[in-house]
Amino acid sequence: MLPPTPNNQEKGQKVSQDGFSSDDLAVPGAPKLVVVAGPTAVGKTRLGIELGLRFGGEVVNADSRYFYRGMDIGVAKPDQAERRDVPHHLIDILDPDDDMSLALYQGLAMAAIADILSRGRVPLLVGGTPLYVNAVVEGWRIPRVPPDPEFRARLEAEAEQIGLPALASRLAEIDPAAAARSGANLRRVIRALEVYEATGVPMSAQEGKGPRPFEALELGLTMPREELYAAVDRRVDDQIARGLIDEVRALLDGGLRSDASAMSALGYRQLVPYLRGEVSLADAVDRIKADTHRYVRHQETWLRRNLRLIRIDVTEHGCVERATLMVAEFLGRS
RNA sequence: GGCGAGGUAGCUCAGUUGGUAGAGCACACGACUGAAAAUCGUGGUGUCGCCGGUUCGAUUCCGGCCCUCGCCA
Repeated sequence: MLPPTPNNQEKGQKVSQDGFSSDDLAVPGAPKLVVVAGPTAVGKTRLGIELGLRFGGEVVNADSRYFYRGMDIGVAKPDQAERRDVPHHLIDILDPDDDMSLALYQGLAMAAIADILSRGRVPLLVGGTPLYVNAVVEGWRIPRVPPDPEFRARLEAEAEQIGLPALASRLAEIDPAAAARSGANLRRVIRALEVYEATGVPMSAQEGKGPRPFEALELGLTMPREELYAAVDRRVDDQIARGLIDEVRALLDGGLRSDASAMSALGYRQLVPYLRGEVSLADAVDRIKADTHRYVRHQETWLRRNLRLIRIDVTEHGCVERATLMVAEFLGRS
């Protein structure tokens, strides 16, 4: 149940035979962290609460859409009663026109986990944003360069003029590794140039993993693809029935710009054209469903490459009991 | 019933002056370090409505039939 450890830890040996690098080791005596990850609509929130009740745990949100006040129905937040039963952290901490970022999140999550541990409680990292989960669990070093909107706008305009390949080859000169990773993605090319512009040091030299700050038990909930799509579709219909349209209208009436980062949320951005009278409700709802299917695939692509993730098919009988037993064993409880 | 338009990928459609076909979306896979429910890359999955005729060869041309949508009765 514990993460595999390299059986050979000679200095200088980066990668062991089972594929983990020395950066993947937790620091000695690291505190224990339970992680619940998985695609949207699979039941992470519910399992997190059950584990919290059973083991005296507190949930640290790792879902990029739970930060925003006033966005409840479409993002499927736990309700007030559930949050009373088990304390939740990093939910409703931002206004919808605020921005979040990976580095900011990592700091907030580490602080919340430290706080929970200091009170002798069990931290449960629960959420569907794999980037955020990994940054915490794997102890990522993130280049300390805040976004520079002017720089980004300038380079975007430049890309219009000279083309993405020209920008990418400029990056390749100063930071070949970052260029190789950025591929044909304009955003990533610009970010790498931004980091170099601000620090004079290539981005690839400033980022990395580990050591892992926690001894983590990583549970990855999943279910067969067709059933997952059906669950997504049911949930979207349910959200519409429970007033999602009014929620989106209220956000826009409150002055939230439709290009705010929070409005990129599934179920929200697709309803904007409907509220403007540009598409039918049926088309908007179909769009939400299809976009969410794609999101689910994206999440699973991340989870698939996490070799430590213990996959749990939630359609199998007794899966919750099995997960609970694993956590009990991990925590040394019985 | 008459006239007109149309039946091509899961959907909406393009196309082939006759050599068995391609876009968008869906779908599948992948990348990902301060926007991540974001962004980006790769992949065509098909009795070209059915039956017959002409032809070396028909999704394409011809005939018949079926179905859909308009308009008129």
